[in-house]
Amino acid sequence: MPYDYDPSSVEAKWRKRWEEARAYTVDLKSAKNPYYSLVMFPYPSGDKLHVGHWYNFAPADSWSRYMRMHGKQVFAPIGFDAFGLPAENYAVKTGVPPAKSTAENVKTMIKQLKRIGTMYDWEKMVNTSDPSYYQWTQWLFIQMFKNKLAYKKLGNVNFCPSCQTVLANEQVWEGKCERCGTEVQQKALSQWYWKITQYSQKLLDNLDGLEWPEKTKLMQKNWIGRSEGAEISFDIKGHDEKIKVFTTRQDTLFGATFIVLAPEHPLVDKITPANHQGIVRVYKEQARKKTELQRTSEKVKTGEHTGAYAINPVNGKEIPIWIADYVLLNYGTGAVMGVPGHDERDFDFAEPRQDKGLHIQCVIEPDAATPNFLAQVHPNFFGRIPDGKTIDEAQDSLKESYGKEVLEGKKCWKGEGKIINSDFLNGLTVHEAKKKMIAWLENEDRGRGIINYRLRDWLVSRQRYWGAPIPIVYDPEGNAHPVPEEHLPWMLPTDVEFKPTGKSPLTESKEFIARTEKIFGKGWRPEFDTMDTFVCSSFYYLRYLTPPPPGPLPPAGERGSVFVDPAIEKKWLPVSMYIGGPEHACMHLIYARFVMMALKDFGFVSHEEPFQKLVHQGLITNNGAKMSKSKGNVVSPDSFVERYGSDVFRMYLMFMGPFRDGGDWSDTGIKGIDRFVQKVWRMVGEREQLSTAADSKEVTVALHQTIKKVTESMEKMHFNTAISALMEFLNAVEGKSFSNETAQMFARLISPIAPHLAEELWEALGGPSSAKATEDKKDFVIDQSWPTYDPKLLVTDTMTIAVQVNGKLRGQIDVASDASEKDILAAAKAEPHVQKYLEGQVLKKEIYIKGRLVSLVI
RNA sequence: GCCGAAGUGGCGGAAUGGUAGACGCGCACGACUCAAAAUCGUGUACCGCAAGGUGUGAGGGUUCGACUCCCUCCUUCGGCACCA
Repeated sequence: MPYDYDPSSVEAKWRKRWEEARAYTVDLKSAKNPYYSLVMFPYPSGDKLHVGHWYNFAPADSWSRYMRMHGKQVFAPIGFDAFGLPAENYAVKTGVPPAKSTAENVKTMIKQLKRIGTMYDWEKMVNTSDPSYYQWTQWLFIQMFKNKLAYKKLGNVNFCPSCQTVLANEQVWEGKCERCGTEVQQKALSQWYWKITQYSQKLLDNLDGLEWPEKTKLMQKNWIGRSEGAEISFDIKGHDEKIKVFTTRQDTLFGATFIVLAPEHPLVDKITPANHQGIVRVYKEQARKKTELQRTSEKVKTGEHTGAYAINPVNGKEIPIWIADYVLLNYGTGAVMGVPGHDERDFDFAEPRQDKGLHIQCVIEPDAATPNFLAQVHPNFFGRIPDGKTIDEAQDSLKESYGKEVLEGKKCWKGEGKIINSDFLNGLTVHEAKKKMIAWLENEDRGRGIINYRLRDWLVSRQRYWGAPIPIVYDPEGNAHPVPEEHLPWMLPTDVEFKPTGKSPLTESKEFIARTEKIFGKGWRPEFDTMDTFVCSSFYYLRYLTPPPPGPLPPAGERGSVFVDPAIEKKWLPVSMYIGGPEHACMHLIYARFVMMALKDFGFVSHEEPFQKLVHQGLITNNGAKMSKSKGNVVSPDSFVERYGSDVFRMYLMFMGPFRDGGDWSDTGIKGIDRFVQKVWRMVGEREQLSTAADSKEVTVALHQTIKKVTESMEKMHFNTAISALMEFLNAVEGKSFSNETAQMFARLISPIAPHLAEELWEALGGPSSAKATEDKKDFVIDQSWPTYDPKLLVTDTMTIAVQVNGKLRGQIDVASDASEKDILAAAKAEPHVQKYLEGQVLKKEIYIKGRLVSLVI
């Protein structure tokens, strides 16, 4: 008797069997054909698992399963990025300690995650807030410290007044806190940094070898921001100090008619003569009050003359030194040479101040002989030469008009050209002049060629409670010492209030101070800051490979575990497939690369790059808006899973569109997938009466076409078309009988996408030993190989050929698949409909596209 | 401002330069039912009674043939943004 497929009992049954058989546990040591399939681990928030998680994890799981069916030993671990602000903010509000709320959230999320039916190896789970994990976060800090990659420095830092903590550059988005959207302030504080800048070039170079989305690579490239140029020293009239500027346009040094310092530049006060100190002080104060956002959004440039003068080293001319807030202290040297003739910003600054001694001096002449001259002048020029002019004429007139304006100082020329008014550089191209100027500067000891990066060192300390304590202690003189490794984990104290005060919450802990004094001596103090949570997530993929021994945490000093087993690391890294959101392009994904490189240099790992292949899932929105708790538009999957089962829900998400695109949430249409699953069960699962049937030619063709389509779709992670191909197969064989083997093939094809359903089918179809799967003998459908198709079996007996006349479809013909081109063309011309159009016309050309169409031109 | 991605029915979306709209949702009609739901069947880009014509953001180009390639423009979304 037909019965409905009941997902809730079936899915629970298979999850239980998988678990009992330890179907997804990987023996990392013995695996021969490793495939590390990683998803970005979730934060255990109180929102629980939402649709966005499913949209990330379910397709990623389908990919893991697909790889497994290709004979890979797929390791798909999961864990929790459990330190962080939300738990702490929750504690502030409710008084519930973060450790407690986090533990509860983790518990709920594990339950929810298991319901997805993912092939996670739960035995390797990590939780970054667990001492067994954060001891390694601290261990990493100590390695960084010992290798001089961690240092403490007083400097201007980004401070979020709402989160009451400092932030790294990467965590400031458009001048606002990445977490809470509050505008950040600049504060002078002494903070811990990690020297990511030491790896700027390697971070850039290695990108070429990574199979990452080009967009993501580009974002990292821009973030690292390499530029080649020169550092030039300018003498200051009447002072011994020199001003160093960074420029990428050393070729225009003869055109430098002034110097601009950032208002905060340390030399400003020293060089400003008494009669200018008043206005300089006022300007500095104004600049200080502006937020980063205001400073960068102002269009009109402001500034003041310091009253001091520098000497341009190439021509000995005295040029005024100004301060202006369009010059940033933290890029280059915080000082620029003003070349208003050829730099747009300098032009904007100098043009209205020409009467105050800022002159515009041109040193490059637009040159029509320069390659791409036209494109520089007018990017849209090609293909649209005005007034029927020749290219040469157009060039000449452009050169004429642009050259005039530039030379008269009415316009700033940014393009290539010929150097003029520049003594030994005259007549050279920009490129040649750059090289020659560097040689001159180095020869005269006035500067040197350098490479500058925009990337800043990573600020890792945070004035928050719920993070890994920085394992540093200070002696009574205030010198920093690392906590010896035998004292790790350097436990996070619990006798702390959670109210934010702007001071680190750990300062309140009596136990923390007492512990420090007991171990190190009277007057010693611990570091009260904790680490950025991005430190925790920068190496978790390594810790999955070396899970802590089961049972309670061994006492400090007897951890009995290594950071990562070298042989296992060598075999399993880099991660074969990493799936996660694009928002981490310039945060987690750059930190993790840096940490891996550093660990390689320290000798703990053998690879430089952690993630060989990266794919971003698309964003799932609700009415076009990002789902977030604050907007109250988070969609919970629970009720859908309850009603339709997780196979239906995950398939529905995957059916919405291409995985990388994401989309707007809507539950209309989930029924279609439910109908499909019921139909699968009716036609494929429940079919004993058909078990002896043989496949007709039609069914065989349909099956092999389906294998081809599904395989091609899976390869591209186009799960939506994989599902539609499976639907098409059912439509094609509906009402026809087909063999058990074919039904089993179908079960295999659907198994990465609907794992529970596939196991149930496999069992119903008598898949080998399906019901008796044990740890030794894993005969789940997921242990079967991925079906392959036979190209010879894709061919039907007849084919339909479209016939076009002058590019318009005018008819169709059915011909035998092995018909000759001649016969097909004849048949096409004989088609009555087509004939109507051919009548009385001269046939100029006939084209036959094999198996597709005939095109007749008259 | 710069860089990148994308614009296809009522909706989600499909199409190695080769029959645009697969697959699904929705909708309409029909079957089953006392009725409804569920289910099944048929139809469903637009205009037109039809023949036919028009259609992939807009305009142009290459081609026997363009959603696909080239140029210009518009819109949306992402990223960067005084980086010297």
